[in-house]
Amino acid sequence: MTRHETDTPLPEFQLDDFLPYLMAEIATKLSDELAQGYREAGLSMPQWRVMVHLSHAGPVSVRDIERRVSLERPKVSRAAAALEQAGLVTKRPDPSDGRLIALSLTPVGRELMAKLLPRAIAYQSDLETLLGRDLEGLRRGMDKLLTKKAAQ
Amino acid sequence: MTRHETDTPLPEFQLDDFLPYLMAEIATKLSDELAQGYREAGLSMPQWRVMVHLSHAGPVSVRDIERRVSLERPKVSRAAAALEQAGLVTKRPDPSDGRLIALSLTPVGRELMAKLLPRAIAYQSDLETLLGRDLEGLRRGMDKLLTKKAAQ
DNA sequence: CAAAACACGTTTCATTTGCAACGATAAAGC
DNA sequence: GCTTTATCGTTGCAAATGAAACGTGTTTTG
Repeated sequence: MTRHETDTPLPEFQLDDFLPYLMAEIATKLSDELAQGYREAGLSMPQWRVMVHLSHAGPVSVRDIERRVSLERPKVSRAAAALEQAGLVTKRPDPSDGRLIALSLTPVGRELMAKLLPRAIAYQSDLETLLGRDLEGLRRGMDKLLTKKAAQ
Repeated sequence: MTRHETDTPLPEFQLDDFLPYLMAEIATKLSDELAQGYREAGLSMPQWRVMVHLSHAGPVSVRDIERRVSLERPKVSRAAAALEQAGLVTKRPDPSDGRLIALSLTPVGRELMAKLLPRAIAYQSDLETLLGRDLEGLRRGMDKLLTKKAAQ
C-alpha cells in the first residue's frame, strides 16, 4: 500500500494513555459498581446523590443541592419530586423565603440511608485497600485536577 | 430540636471525599475542557473517539471500535453515519466478511485530525506538567482501579 | 413605594442515551 | 447440506438529559 500525497501524517496518539479518557472509564466503572448498592432500592444516581446530601445536612433547598453535589437544577428538582413520591423525602416551603423549598429525609428515607451508606463506605474502604500506598498520590493528583482552573 | 425515637442514626459520609464521586467530577471536567478542542469542528464526543481510533488504525469495523474505545454499538454506528455524512469517514463493506463494515478516514478527515490531535496531546502535556511528581502515583492508582475485577 | 432586576424551582422541548428488537451474514452442530 | 446458533450493524422506542422559558417570590433601585 503506497503513500499518497494526500495522506496527511498524524501524530502518535494512544487513547488508552489519555487521561480524560481513562478518567471517564474509571468514573463509569466505579459509578456502575456503586450503583449496584442503591439501584436495588429503586434509586437513580441523581436521587442517590440527593439522598446522600440530605443525610448529612439539615433541611436544604434545591439550589443548595445543586451546588454541593453538582447536579443541574432540573435534575435535582426531578429527583426530589420522585423521592417525595416514594415517601423518602418531604418538601416544604421555606418559611423565611417563599422561593425556597426545604427538603428533608422522612424517617423511611433515613432508614434506607442507614442501610445504604454503610455499603458505600465499605466500598470506599475496599477501594482504598486496593490502592494501598498509591492512594495518597492518587488523591493528591485528583485534587490538583479538580482545583485547577479551566484550561487556556 | 429534640431527637425523636424514629431518628435513625446515620454514619458520617462526605461526598466530596468519595472516590466514585470525585472521579465523576474530574472526568466531566477534563472531558469538557478537552471537548473545547473538537467541539468547534462539529464533533460530538462519540464522534471524536471514533475519529481518534481511526487515526491510528487501518480500516476497522464498528465492533472493533466498540471494544477499543468503549462505546456501545449504537453510538458507534450513529457516530459513523454522521461522520460519513460530514465527509470525514468512508464506510465500505468488508470483502472477506459480509457482516463487517470497514471504516476509514477520508483525506479531509485525516486533515482534521492532523489539526485536532496535537491539541489533545498538548492538553495531556499540560495535565502532566500540572501533576508533576504525583503523575506516577495517579497513573498507578488509576491502573489498579481500571484493572480490578468488579466488586463482590 | 413602584418598577426593574434578580433568584428559585418547575416545566417544556429538542436532543441524546441505552436496550431490545430486527434483517442479514457467517459459523457450528447434526 | 441443512438447520440452528451466533455475530454484525442498524433502527425503534422509551427514558434521561440539558438549555431555555415560565411563574412566582424577593431584592434592589430610583
